Amino acid sequence: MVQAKKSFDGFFKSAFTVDNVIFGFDDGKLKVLLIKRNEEPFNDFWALPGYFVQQHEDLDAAAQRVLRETTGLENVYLEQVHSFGSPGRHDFGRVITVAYYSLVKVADFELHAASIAEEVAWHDVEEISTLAFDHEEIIRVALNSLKRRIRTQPVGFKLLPPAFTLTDLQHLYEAVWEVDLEKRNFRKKILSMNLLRDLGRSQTGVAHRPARLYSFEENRYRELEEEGFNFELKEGKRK
Amino acid sequence: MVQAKKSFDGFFKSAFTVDNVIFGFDDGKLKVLLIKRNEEPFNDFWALPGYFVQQHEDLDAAAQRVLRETTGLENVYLEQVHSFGSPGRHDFGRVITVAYYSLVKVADFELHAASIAEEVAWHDVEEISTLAFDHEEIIRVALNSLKRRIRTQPVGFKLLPPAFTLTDLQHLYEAVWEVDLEKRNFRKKILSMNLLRDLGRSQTGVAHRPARLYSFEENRYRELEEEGFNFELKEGKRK
DNA sequence: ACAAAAGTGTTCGTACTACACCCATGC
DNA sequence: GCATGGGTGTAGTACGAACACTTTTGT
Repeated sequence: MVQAKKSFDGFFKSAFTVDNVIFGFDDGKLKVLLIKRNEEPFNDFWALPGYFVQQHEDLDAAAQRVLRETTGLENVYLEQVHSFGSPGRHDFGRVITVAYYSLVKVADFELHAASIAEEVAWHDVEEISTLAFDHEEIIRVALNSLKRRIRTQPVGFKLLPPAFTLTDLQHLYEAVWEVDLEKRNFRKKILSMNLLRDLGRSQTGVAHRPARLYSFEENRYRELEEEGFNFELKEGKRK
Repeated sequence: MVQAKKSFDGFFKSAFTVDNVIFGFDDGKLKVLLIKRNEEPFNDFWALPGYFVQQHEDLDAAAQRVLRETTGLENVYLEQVHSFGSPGRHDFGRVITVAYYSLVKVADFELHAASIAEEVAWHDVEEISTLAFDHEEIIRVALNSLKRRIRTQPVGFKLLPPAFTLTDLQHLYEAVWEVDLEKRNFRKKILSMNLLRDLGRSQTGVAHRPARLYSFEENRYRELEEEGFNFELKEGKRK
């Protein structure tokens, strides 16, 4: 076996990294978490929180670790989206990267720049400037994945605080899909799914009729899923 | 820069491969193309057509090349699905693999075992035995991707011959989704999309009323897509 | 009182569901 | 003539689209 291995040595000269696209929702806009690098290459550029995977580390675990080390985010559910491996994408040699993405509640985390990050911040997805490596493309691909996913999986709730209004939820969908949705129909559809719990409370201190607050019932969703229920929302027309 | 690179050497000891999940449809059943390996590890095991990516090769191009070299298939549109990188998945060291998948017409290709393949053959997806590496898992993931994809993209046609009957198409969906669909409604839905051209011909030599033959109008689909049309079929109830 | 957003009733049309029935061919 | 799928008509229903109106709060 060691004999056999010999002839394959030429293939074992690559490295791989993980890069995390962390989406948040704040101020009615879709955000993505970026770090400012303090290491070559692309020193001082904004980039996705990512780094090399260690020799004996599982990919998913590496994504978790790197995210924690660069941004302080912990216990975040990460999902793989796509791998990127153009031969010239990294100055130091052949590096392919496996991209992960996640949806989080902005308010839940205190950001701590560390490791190769000298700064961490939420950026508007709409206003991303030049990033390190091919990270703009990675975000584009992750965003497409998100657009499809929130249509058929109740993942949008992960971006909202535990108590939210129906209008919050609608704005979220409108921001991600870049469409306008009709209020009445959106509400009817969402409520008919029986996935929300009416918290019996309302907003306070708003200069208009306060909106009722809801929470997402994860357990209820799992029950319904068992019975063959499919979450699905329609995208309206483009803005 | 070379100085900087030094300290990263420890990361550049991995290899990566591509593995292709090629789906076909024949005899009313969903098939996947496998090769019998003639190389360690997993010598003599059935496996997905895959191999190491070369140092300066693009991932997508590598998938194409490897598929050609192992099976003779050329000019196949491959799409990336997922990457697999458990630390222990390959005996020779750290190897992560990027999985691709495709849908082809079984009749279009003559299979030629070559390179590390001593045999190439279509296997029923339902009856896959023990495969090399984690290839069973890879197929499972690719199959899930296929199930979702044929719902919203007109890719199912890629599995059928250029002239097919509506029943062929229905059987294809039934096989992939493992459901029974209602004939009348399936036909109405498909025909209402205006994506099929009635070829004016019919089957011959069948012991019942011969079915009309249709072809898929790729151009028509692209036109409709421009206008905002969305292909979508509903899965019926599970079998 | 007024602005601003929450929240509801209802009408209309389209499209999916579920059956039942007739048609063309080979043996 | 009979078995075997191909192909069609239609009634009932559910659901999305569109729109107008009422309610509740802060200033």
